[in-house]
Amino acid sequence: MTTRWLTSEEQRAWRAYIAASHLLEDAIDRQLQQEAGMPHVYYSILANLSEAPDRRLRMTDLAERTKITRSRLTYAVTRLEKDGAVRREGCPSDKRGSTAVLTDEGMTLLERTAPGHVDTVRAALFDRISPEQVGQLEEICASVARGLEGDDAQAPPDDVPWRRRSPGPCT
Amino acid sequence: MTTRWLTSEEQRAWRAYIAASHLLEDAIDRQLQQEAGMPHVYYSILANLSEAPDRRLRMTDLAERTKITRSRLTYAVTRLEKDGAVRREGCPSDKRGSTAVLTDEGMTLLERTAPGHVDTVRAALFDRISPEQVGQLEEICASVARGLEGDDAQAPPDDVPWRRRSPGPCT
DNA sequence: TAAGTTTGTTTCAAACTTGAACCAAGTCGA
DNA sequence: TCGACTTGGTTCAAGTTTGAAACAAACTTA
Repeated sequence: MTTRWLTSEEQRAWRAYIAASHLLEDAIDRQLQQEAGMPHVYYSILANLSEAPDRRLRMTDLAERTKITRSRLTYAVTRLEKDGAVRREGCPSDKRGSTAVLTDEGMTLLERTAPGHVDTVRAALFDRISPEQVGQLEEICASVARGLEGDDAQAPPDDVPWRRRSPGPCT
Repeated sequence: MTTRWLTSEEQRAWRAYIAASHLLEDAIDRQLQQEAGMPHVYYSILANLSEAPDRRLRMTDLAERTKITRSRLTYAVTRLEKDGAVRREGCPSDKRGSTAVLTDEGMTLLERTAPGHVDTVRAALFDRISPEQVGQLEEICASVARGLEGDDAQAPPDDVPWRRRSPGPCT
């Protein structure tokens, strides 16, 4: 099959997307690095923990929610543990497992830095788009995420019947 | 001023966006790493060069188009130069400057790997959204990019009159 | 129940990114 | 035309990410 190249509308959209996502991530990373001393992903880890029951989550679970690899998470949690924001605990039911727990200190850090973070996200994104666009963005991203979620391959071959989906939100 | 937290629509959109952008970048990076032996940003560098007149661009110019820092670009170009995909040339008019040039080898690599890349982008994004959504995505991203473009601070203080903008597309 | 497989997590080396510091080479005003 | 500032790029150390390999604890099954 010969390649279906992008139409010029698609090209424009793709380029705009690449630019926007780079600029946005950079802006957020810079802001959080300054105010919280950590990059966005690390902040997201804390945020996810703060919303979990008992502020604790199994490593793999946390990796799935934050959409990062397990090894990246291991590194991040080790660092956050040094900072005192997170604590690791063994899992009694499954001795292989380990659980990340948000400490009080971590919670405090989160509460202290959340306003600045939200301001940044607002200034960069939500203050620049209309309420309809918020909905549109969600729909688009949800479709994309649904398609890629738990996908091992990028282009599911036609001979594979179907793949698992996972429900629920993320950070 | 007390923080304006995200509404629940905004939260949903934001989470969906974070998830989608991580998954998408990962998928593309994996695909390109396999087929082209380089991450997405490096591919973008080559792609940008290929479209430039005479396939050459000043470093700073290239950094601006790809939305990456100068030091990151320096590193990347050094690597791509080792691979033989790019060549550096001094700039006659401005002796400080250096110019990155896409080699024939680099162009070949690009041509060879472009189809697979486009397929991935299609499978992950464009095949999952409607033509209207393509337009919506572009609008949204363009707004965000416009807001962040060449912004040194994330939240321009009110006492600063205005900031420069730059026109044109990117990759 | 030993052997083989899967699952949860960490480890390690190599590659990449960051930001600050640095070095020219241009520019500008007195 | 000197000195101060800006601009274009690179360098360096510290931090982060990647993917493959290693481990160990569950499972599965003959």
